[in-house]
Amino acid sequence: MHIGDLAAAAGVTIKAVRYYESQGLLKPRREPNGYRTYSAEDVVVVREVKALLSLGLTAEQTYPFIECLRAGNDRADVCPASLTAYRTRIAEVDRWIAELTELRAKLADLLTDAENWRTKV
Amino acid sequence: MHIGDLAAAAGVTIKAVRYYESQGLLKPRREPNGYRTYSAEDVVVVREVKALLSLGLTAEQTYPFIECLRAGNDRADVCPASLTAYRTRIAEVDRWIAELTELRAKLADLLTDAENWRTKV
DNA sequence: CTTGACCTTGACCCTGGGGGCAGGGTTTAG
DNA sequence: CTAAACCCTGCCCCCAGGGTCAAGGTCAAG
Repeated sequence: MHIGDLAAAAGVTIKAVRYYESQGLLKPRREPNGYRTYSAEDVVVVREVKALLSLGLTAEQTYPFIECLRAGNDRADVCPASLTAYRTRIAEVDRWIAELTELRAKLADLLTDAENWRTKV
Repeated sequence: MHIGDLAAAAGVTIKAVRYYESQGLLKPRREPNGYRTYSAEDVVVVREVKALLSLGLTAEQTYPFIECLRAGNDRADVCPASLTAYRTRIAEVDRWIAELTELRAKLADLLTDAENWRTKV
């Protein structure tokens, strides 16, 4: 299959597929005319990458999952490295939420302050 | 004062000062040799921009605050436009927190799932 | 006068995950 | 034969600057 077929089958854009390749996540063969050729397995890989990116992982962080798939597993997240990646990401998200919560409080304080200052004057 | 003095006084890098200028937040005069010259007021502006950026506003969103300062106010956030900007930003942060919370739950589910699958097999 | 230290200038490439466009080659259907 | 649909590479854009470069200005000491 060509890049357009893969993109359609996996639900991403052609641009995204080429980007994944530039990040080393795909290594398609080339036809004599230069067109990229993909296998059915690549569809699974692209779907997985898409799902992981939507969870906020970076392209680089999807590596262990793809390796897990390539190693012959049905699921990308059953390898120890994948579990570690999940836990790392959860910790990141928790830190983010904590920071944003703090930020929210700061903003609310500033707003209250500014409002009070206005009514005072 | 020159750009280095301004940067030191406001606690930012020279690079940041030039970036603020490129975003239209500063308009320094130039000496005959091309050096930028800043006033004491600019220190206040840069400090304000720095503070607002650290609250997650974009450079563009700091515009109303700077205008408020330039209009002669002691505080940048006492103008109506500033209050609106605060409220907008708070709403953004709230949306972010909600999304991240949802994401966190998804990740936790996936992790649990993957762990259970492993013990099952 | 010259050296060195320190300051400034503009200009270039980099970040992440692609979007958008240009300009061209290829393939397939009518 | 031609048009549509597909593919290729390559360049610029986002955001808030960071890093580095090559050049030139300024001021003091020697």
